[in-house]
Amino acid sequence: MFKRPVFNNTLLNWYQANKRQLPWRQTSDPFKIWLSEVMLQQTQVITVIPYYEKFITKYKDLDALAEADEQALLKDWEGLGYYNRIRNFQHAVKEVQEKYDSKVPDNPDEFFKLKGVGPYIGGAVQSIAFNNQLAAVDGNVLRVMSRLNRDKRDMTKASVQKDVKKYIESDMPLEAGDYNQALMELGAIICTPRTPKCLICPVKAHCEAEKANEVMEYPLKKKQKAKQEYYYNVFFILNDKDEIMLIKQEDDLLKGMYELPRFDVDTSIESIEEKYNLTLSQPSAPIGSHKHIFTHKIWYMEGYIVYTADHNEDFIPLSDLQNLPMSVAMQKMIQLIYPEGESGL
DNA sequence: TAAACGTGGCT
DNA sequence: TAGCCAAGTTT
Repeated sequence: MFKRPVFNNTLLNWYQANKRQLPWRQTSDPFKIWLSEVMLQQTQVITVIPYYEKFITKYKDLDALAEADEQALLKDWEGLGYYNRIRNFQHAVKEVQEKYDSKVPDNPDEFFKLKGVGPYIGGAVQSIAFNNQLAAVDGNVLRVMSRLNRDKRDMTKASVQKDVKKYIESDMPLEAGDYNQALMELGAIICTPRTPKCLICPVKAHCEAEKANEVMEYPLKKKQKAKQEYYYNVFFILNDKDEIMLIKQEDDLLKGMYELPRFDVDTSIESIEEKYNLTLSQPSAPIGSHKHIFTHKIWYMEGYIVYTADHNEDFIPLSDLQNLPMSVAMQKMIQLIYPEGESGL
């Protein structure tokens, strides 16, 4: 094991001299810090920055976000992915508004009970916003710690992550928030997954993997499962009032987002007419296709145009298309017939 | 415990 | 370029 007190001081000094000026480091507002942590979940810093700026401009405080329209939030979150994050965040923020007088709890036990607050976000917010002595163990920290200690355990297991958290908290510097960010920053800037910059690493003297010339062997990684593939026909169902049929997704995947009617490739037009009580023209020839890759599945979509004389609440004016939250998968399909911004005509 | 959950950057 | 990975949480 490496010498913690010396390591901690070295790391903190390096952080103070080298930290990036990120937008959420310019505030001490617990609400904004919390928001940034929710956005940063499984999402790169460079991707988060514009979303963070948009949200703190539009939703200036916790009450503003608590009282926002959910669909408007989803629209603003559009493209960031993992859409349950913003739904859970609003749920949590509403609870803070009602139970804690709109003040983010500085009591970890209360904060950890809120929706969407897990071991990482709980530790991050409590340490950064309130200087509570808790660790924030993310992918960066797990990689750094596995290399420092030549730790061969499976870092994807919750039990191991819990152990690493306990280990860090066993010798936590007083500046808990800075220390957590220093550990993460080291992982993001120096101790990177593929091309770690060991030559300029401030703590290489403490690194067991570096001493053994085995840095690239950590963390241990296991082969990931193959993604399941799905084949869909996607329909642009248009009526004579310049309206298009859209479905609000209620399944877990992309819940709350709107999508074009999407069916397994072997679904007949007749069964679609029956399901939605519509009279449809024969589909056009395929107008294009798109392959969309999710974390755990792949969609192969082929687009068709279909006409109808019917109108109902599932049809929305084409001019409203750009106002509804839509997944990137569907945006790519819509671009097949309305290339680059022409969808809002 | 392990699978589900989005999207884009990077090599 | 195909695949890994990103300031993880929920069920």
